[in-house]
Amino acid sequence: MAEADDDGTAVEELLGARLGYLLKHAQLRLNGHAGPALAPFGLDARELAVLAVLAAGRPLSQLEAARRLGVDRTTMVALVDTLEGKGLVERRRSEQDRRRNVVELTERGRRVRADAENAREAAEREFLAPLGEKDATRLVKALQVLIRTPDEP
Amino acid sequence: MAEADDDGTAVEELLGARLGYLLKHAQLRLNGHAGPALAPFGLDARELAVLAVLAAGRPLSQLEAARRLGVDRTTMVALVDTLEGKGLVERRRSEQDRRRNVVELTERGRRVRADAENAREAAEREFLAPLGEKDATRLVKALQVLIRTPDEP
DNA sequence: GGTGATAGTCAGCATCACTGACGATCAACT
DNA sequence: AGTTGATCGTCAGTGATGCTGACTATCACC
Repeated sequence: MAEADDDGTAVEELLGARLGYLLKHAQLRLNGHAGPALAPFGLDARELAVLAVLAAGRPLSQLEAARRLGVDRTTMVALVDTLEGKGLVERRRSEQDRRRNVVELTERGRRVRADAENAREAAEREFLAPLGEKDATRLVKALQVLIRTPDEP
Repeated sequence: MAEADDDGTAVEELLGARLGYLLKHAQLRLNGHAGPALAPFGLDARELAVLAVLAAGRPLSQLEAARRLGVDRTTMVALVDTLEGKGLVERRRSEQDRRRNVVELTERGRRVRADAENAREAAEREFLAPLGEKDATRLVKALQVLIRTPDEP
């Protein structure tokens, strides 16, 4: 990810107006902050998001968790695999519906999640710092609007 | 990419504040608009970005083009391969420096680029429409700031 | 004319997310 | 009970993406 400009302004005018470019590189930048922040916990952002979803309310099935994160159920299998391997969550068969795997945080999972969330929030604040508080809030709100807008038929 | 919420509010409160989630899904949404818009031209967004970089000024070497797009030079090889296969660009050895491949738009490449850019812009406007003009501009500006902020050592 | 850096290429690897298939299970109807 | 259709978890396979490392050809410099 070089961004080595022998001709910086041209890049800005050409690609800086491309939303795809902006979103992609904003994500890369954010990962540059969040990745190292979460590394001490042995987590990446997606795994932490799974923990967050599970910590929110009652235990969820894999499919429910997948839906809330917007990932495929086949992706969630591997995600739960690794989190289980790290001892942060536990799978068990639901007794109400034996097709489902109920996924639940372990005690250690709860602790790690709380600490890692703090680290993630700090990393995001650091990432957003150049904007100032007002613009940072506006950015988040705008993205939320874009995501929640229903797709047209 | 379901987003099927049996419990929508929880998702918003939990993940709506996660910048990574927001950026990722904003990108997915945008692709949902831009992909179909560019499909008639046989292009994807990255390929169009290459064409745009090449159309900007003098012809570039593959490495220069790669740097401006923020992609790896090995990635650019394949990118130029496919664009050349579509007859939109031409490679030739630089005579000043025979290590370099000068990449240049063909006449057809120029035409396709112009039309595809219009389609891309229309798709972006459509995607940003729910924000209103003012907020849309603010969003773009904010992303630009975040991307241009130099990394800390 | 030897040395070190650079540009393009290729093979290989890792990640990510999806499709399609399968078995187990459930719900509903008969 | 038995059948049918849907659902959930799992796995294998696929395609896209983006790297690393190695190789060749070329350049710039001394």
